[in-house]
Amino acid sequence: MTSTESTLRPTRQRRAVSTALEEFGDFRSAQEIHEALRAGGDNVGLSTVYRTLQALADAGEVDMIRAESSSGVGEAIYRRCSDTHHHHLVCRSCGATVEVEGPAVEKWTRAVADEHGYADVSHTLEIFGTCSSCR
Amino acid sequence: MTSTESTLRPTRQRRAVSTALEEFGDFRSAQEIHEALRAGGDNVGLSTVYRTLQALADAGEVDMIRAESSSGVGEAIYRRCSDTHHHHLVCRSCGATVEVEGPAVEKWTRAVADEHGYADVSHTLEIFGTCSSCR
DNA sequence: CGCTTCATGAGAACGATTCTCATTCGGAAT
DNA sequence: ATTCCGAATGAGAATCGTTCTCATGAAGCG
Repeated sequence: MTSTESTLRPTRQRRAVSTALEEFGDFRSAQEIHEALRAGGDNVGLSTVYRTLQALADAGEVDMIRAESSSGVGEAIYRRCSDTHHHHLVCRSCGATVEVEGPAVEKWTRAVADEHGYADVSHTLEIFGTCSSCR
Repeated sequence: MTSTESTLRPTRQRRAVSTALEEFGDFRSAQEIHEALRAGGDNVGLSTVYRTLQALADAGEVDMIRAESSSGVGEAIYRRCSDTHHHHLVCRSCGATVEVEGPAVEKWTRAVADEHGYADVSHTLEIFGTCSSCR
């Protein structure tokens, strides 16, 4: 069913975005990435950054979560990370991120969904806290 | 502990929003609520609906989650629900929602956060699936 | 080498949410 | 009850992130 790779062309801009993601280690918004690219000399259009980010997210190469934010619409933030399923522990002050795995949680969600007759289960789980440095 | 009520005045509009939330049983967006109110004769400004919804969310009287996907920015949807901490199992096709509790998850998130030195922990967890009727 | 297709980018469009500010309302004091 | 003050309201403007449009540019293929 998933013929998802379709027609992806390896262009200079796509590489730039991918590289930028690698240099930042943590979650960044599309606009931050755009700015960083500009600052670095790579002139990439904002639209292209968004498109590339989505493509990467679709391809499973980056994780995309919605920042909690205090004001305004929750903005999407992206991060390149391992391809195994996992969740994130994010410092709500400095943004430091830790990848965590929770087999127990995976099992639990599936069990709960099953119990209620829900199939094809997926879930989102993000943990927010204040890291030791920010205390 | 929460002296959160501080200066909340029980106005006609606030009651209207609160009532509307009760009549809908499931998750609704601010704009849907606004429309429903209008249709029902209660003329309430959109701004007020948003403000009230936020206030209620702050007070813990309603749950607020970000609808996923479709197109565009994830919009916030609200639902009146029990005051105990819980999560939601949502059918991604028909929207049917089940409240679920997971003491194990609560404990796990706290443990993980603790282990990494994160304090003041909170988390978001939503489960999406396809309910039996929609299969 | 020329053609077809996909990618790009500048800015407009969009939709959800928040802000502004003049007006109204609630309720405690008088 | 009447007055008064701060909180609440509402209409529309403003904001902000994201997507769309469309003309131009580059990639890959034969």
